[in-house]
Amino acid sequence: MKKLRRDFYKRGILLVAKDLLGKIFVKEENGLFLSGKIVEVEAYAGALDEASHTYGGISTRNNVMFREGGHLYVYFTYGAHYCCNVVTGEQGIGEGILIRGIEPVKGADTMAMNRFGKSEITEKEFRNLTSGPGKICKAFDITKKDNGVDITKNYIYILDNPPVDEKDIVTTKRIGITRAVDLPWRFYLKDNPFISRK
DNA sequence: ATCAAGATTACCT
DNA sequence: GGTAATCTTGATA
Repeated sequence: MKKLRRDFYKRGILLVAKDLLGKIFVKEENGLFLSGKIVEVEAYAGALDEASHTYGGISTRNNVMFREGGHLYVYFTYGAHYCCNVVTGEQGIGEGILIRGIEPVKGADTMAMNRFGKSEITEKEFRNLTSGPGKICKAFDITKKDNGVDITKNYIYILDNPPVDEKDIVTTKRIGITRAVDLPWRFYLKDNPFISRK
């Protein structure tokens, strides 16, 4: 499997969002190798999308989202949680994809340490490891220090994988937002146990 | 300087 | 199913 290149991320956001399903998110640090299959995402477009952080223009918080596709935008919310996004499109557009659900592939014991402080976990805790945006960042130890990382050339990247079958992709409205709630920009893999909510 | 809101999660009944 | 926890950012003064 090869790392996804800049061209992958610089296409239209909805296309990239769907194509990210089934790909392998990876973080290598201090000899640790953590990876997981992306099973749930949401698209946040720029000027046209009231729910996006970039609606209303560039700021110190969201400036990473205005870079060209292939960067990581990490933000802190509710005083407790980090969430990570993949920036897409050309520089200056301000759009990105929130990663909401991941199925652990490698390093599940390390993720368990990061999430629960122990490497031995129950079946129930395993399904709860990375089934949500805040949980993913906790499990992968992604914080504001990772904000702005170029994911085409660094320790965080995404590996290519064969496209998933179109009929296994479920499209719904986005979750946890108060504006532009009707846009059908959430995509997830049907029947996957690591979806944040039904 | 002060304040309200938030792309969530964990724990309660 | 409801809600407290917790802090950074951006708006208003």
